[in-house]
Amino acid sequence: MDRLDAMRAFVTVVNEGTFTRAADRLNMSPQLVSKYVSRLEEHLGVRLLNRTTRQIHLTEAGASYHQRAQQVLHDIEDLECQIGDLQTEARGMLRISAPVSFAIRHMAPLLSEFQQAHPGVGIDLQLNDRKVDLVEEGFDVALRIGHLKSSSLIAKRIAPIRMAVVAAPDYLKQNGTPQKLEDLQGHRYLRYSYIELDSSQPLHRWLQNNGQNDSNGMTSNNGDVLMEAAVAGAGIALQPTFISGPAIKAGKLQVILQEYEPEPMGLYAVYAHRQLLASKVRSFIDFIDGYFGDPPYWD
Amino acid sequence: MDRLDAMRAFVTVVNEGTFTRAADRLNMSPQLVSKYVSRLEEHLGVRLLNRTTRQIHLTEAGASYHQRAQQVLHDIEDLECQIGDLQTEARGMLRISAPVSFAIRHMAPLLSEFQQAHPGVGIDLQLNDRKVDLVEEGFDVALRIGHLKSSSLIAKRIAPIRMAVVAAPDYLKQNGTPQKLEDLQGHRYLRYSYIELDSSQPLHRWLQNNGQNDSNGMTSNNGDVLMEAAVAGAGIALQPTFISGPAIKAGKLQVILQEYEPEPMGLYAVYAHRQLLASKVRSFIDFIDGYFGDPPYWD
DNA sequence: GTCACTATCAACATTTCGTTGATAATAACC
DNA sequence: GGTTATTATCAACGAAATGTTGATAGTGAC
Repeated sequence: MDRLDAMRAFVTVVNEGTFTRAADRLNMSPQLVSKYVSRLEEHLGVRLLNRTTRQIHLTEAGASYHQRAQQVLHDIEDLECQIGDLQTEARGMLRISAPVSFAIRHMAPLLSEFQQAHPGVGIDLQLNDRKVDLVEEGFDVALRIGHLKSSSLIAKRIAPIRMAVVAAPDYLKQNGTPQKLEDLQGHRYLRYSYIELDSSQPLHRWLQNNGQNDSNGMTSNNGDVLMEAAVAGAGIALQPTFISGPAIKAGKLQVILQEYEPEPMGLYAVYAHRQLLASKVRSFIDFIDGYFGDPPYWD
Repeated sequence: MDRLDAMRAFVTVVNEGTFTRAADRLNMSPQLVSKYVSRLEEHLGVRLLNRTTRQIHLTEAGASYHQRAQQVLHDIEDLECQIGDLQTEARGMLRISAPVSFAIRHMAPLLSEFQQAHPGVGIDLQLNDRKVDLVEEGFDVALRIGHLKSSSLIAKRIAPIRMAVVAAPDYLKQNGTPQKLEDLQGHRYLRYSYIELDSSQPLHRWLQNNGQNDSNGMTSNNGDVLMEAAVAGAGIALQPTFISGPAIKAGKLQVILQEYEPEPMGLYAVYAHRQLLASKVRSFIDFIDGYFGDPPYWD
């Protein structure tokens, strides 16, 4: 027996004054209402109503139960309404994890616009380049760059991420401009710590074999530092264009080995489940999807 | 789906931290717990838990729901405990004192129904028209008719008791039908020994002055005898309608001087104290309250 | 890399649910 | 006073759910 339905039946009977009218109001048969109330009495072990065939009267227990049961039902109704509102109006705190360099450059205006469109949503943006555990760390959505392996998570591709080999024109003048992969030999390589190398890409394969343990290069877990270093002529960097784009346009960096440019990676929005998604999350996914354009504005 | 069970499942999962342990605690299979939580989420349209196969984490909606749901469950538990306590003790011997004529006519079906509703309660019904001492004589509850004076006892009004002046039609034909109080002079009055006369009622005042020491009437401490006597044409009686009702309906008695009918008295259930009332007594009070209807079925 | 654990899915027998038709009891009406 | 209409409840049946079992995939620990 659904005790809530039973409680609702009882309360309605008391409020309406008769089983039949209560049944009308609840859209069920009077027999069922009667059965519910009987079961409820049985369950409680108390007679709640003294009933003749024409009239009903509350017992003392019934009166006490009625009052509190009505309160409980009201509470539950409130509760469910509140949850529903939370759902339909897209509110609450949206916790986002995002790659540091990307977020610094491209998230601020997006989030600002998003919050204007959804005033009820607060944002907690955590910048982090490691792979956070969505569930463990309580993120609603994570932005990730790379080629995603399959997992139980849902990943939606938001934008392509082109990786370009760049160096400062001055550096190239001094050290020569590589035309083939082999020409990279001997150059100083500015390495990004978290880079995912894909051995099906020639450039990646070369880096894997030759670029890992060079001692004359530089390594950082921050793309901005590497980009600045490259601009300063510290060496050659494999950089996503969302970082290097402006410097390239400004002529501070020069793209080399363009024919070896790997297949673009992707910017992905990763979230837990496709169904029953909190609408703050859904709204954000919808919002960010297409926001950067195709090709993205930085390219 | 029993939403309460679903709520309980969800709350337990949150408290225990895992579906399996929650299932243990609830004595159900983990599959069922999972199903309950899923259904609850479906019902609410919100994901409450983000779960990997090894861990669970509350969503924002889940956290808010958890807190309030726990409150609601707690409320209901309290509610049922309170009602249950009332009931679990509803057993033992219930000693009732009641007016003779009333009990003979109207207590049997009530007590029968009451015992069906409360099989654990035995009944000792003592018929007595004098004012018994509840405590002294060990009664749980006494039914009394009259206008109760204040006392340390609790008196709950159960039903109105109308008093009607009646006589047999034949008697009235022979002796005339009184139209005013003065017309009663010379009539034979069938007097009830324990009657409480209230001098604010004109009829009572007249009886007090004129009806007490007449020698042509009749006195008894039993209303049935007086009613039968009235039906037999012995005189005029002031009778409660719960006695005379059927005879009036049957035409064996005729109501006279209706405009002088005193304010109705009451049938009261008198018991010792309101708090810490043995639930057999509470149940009986609840049961008899409203049982006779308003107006009562004999009127 | 293997193993143990966990949540979930799928399928099935059983239970329960909610309807329909019937019945007893009572108030209202002629 | 007798009839009618209303009311609560009972009984029984088909339909829908419940809760079990076995299977499956993902995940952390060793």
